[in-house]
Amino acid sequence: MALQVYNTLHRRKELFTPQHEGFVGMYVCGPTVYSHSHLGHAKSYVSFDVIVRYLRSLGYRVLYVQNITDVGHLTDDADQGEDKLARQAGIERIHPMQLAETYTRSYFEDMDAMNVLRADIVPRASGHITEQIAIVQALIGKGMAYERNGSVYFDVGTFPAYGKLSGRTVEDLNAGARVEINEEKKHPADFALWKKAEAGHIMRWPSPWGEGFPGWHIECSAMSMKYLGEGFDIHGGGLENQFPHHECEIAQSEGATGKPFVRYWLHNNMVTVNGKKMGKSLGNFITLKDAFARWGPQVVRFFVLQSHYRSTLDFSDAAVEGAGAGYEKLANTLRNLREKIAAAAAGGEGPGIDLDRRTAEFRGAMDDDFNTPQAIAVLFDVARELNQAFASEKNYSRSSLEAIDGWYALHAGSMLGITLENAGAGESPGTFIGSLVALLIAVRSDVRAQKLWALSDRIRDGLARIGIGLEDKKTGTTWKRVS
RNA sequence: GGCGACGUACCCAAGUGGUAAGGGAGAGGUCUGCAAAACCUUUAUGCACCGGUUCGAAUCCGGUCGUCGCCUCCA
Repeated sequence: MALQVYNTLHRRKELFTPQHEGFVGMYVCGPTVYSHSHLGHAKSYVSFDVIVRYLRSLGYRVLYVQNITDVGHLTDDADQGEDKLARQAGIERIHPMQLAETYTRSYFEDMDAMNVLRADIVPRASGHITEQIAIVQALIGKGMAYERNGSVYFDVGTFPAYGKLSGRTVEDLNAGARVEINEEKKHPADFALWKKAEAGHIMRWPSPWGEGFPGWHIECSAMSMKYLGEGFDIHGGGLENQFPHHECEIAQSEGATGKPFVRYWLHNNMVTVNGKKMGKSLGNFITLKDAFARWGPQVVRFFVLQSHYRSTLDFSDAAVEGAGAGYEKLANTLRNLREKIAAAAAGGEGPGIDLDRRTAEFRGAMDDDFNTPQAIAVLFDVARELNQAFASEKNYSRSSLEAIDGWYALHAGSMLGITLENAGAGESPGTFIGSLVALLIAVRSDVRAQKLWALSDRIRDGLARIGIGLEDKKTGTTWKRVS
């Protein structure tokens, strides 16, 4: 079976074939950095992280570009709003670029914690003004854009394919227009490529049309084509960006180059709370920093991947805690596996797990438009089989157990980015904590041998209160960090 | 008003024609000094509702109800 991906452009799953054999160019709309990231951002960037990881596991050389938007997006409707960064910077009384830097760092901090691989190139919109102006000039040269009072607009009438991504027509937009009529535009659906900076606007650059700033969509066209070429394989982003953002990107990019812009458009769905979109306007968002403090970044990642990227994911404390318990189960299994490996002999038989079959199931799930919930189910299937084998008290060969360890490292670790190895694991005996706990365990073992249960439980309960959980097994007592 | 989705057990969530994955929670059991972990059993004759097509429908078609997204920055 080969990789199938759902292409929003055609509203169906399609066989994935890159433009150039063995190479994939991929661009994903990055965050606008004027506040901390929330769970919705996690859904998007974890999803695309897995897509990149899986493509690489298939042997593709992936060039992954993700921008940072630090200028140009307005708070309000298309023409009257103020720059979000500038507004927030005014509130915090700092320079907009300082604000952008602060939240760019915050963003990477959160993504790093969730094991999201950094993009290969992370271009900033403010650093690509020249490229954006060049596209606007090309469009004017072709008669597809026009200047009015220092602003430049794209003329949708010159691009008949406008609407091919979102399934809308210019007529629909005309009829349902909610934005106020902008007298400068020829048609209400025309969108700004460049905006004149009024007095007092901090973020401003010189241009052929006077001082101004770029429009809301042009940055992604400029930066994606600069690094990936005029036509590339995958463009990803949140569903809410399908229209108008991505529709406009197609219009201005294909208008300027005359070439097909993107082969596969991938859109992730959103995180909801009680069925409603998590977002700033409703005030129902939870920041990643808060979520990490409560459940840990790996649990948040696991929670996200237990739903399909094109499905909504309904958030609640109970839902995340349920995911956390499942994650803990996998982590426990891995920890037990490591303990068995340490004690295993070289020879002997294996636990009889058909890893080839499970690999095929896992691959089949991922090949079907990156079905991570099904792939995770395979992770649990292997865990159950392994635990069943361990319950029998038999000893298995080291190599057979190491093969399973390697299987998890590849499928859970490399492909899904789910780190199980260190979850809750006790420090190695050499560390300060490890030595201390080992001493307490040794003392408690003597106490237990004398059946002094009250004292024994006092040690266990006391350790539990400071985050160290003991487990008494036939082979001895082990410990792990607990919350 | 236009465009587009969704509705699967107590919760989260796969499944798009062949007889309901997985995780959590709950119940019972095994093991254990007791726990914890793990294992076993169990929990939707049923997939919003009503029709239709079919040998066969959660899956396809039509209708009804409900929820949501986009159309304004938004992952």
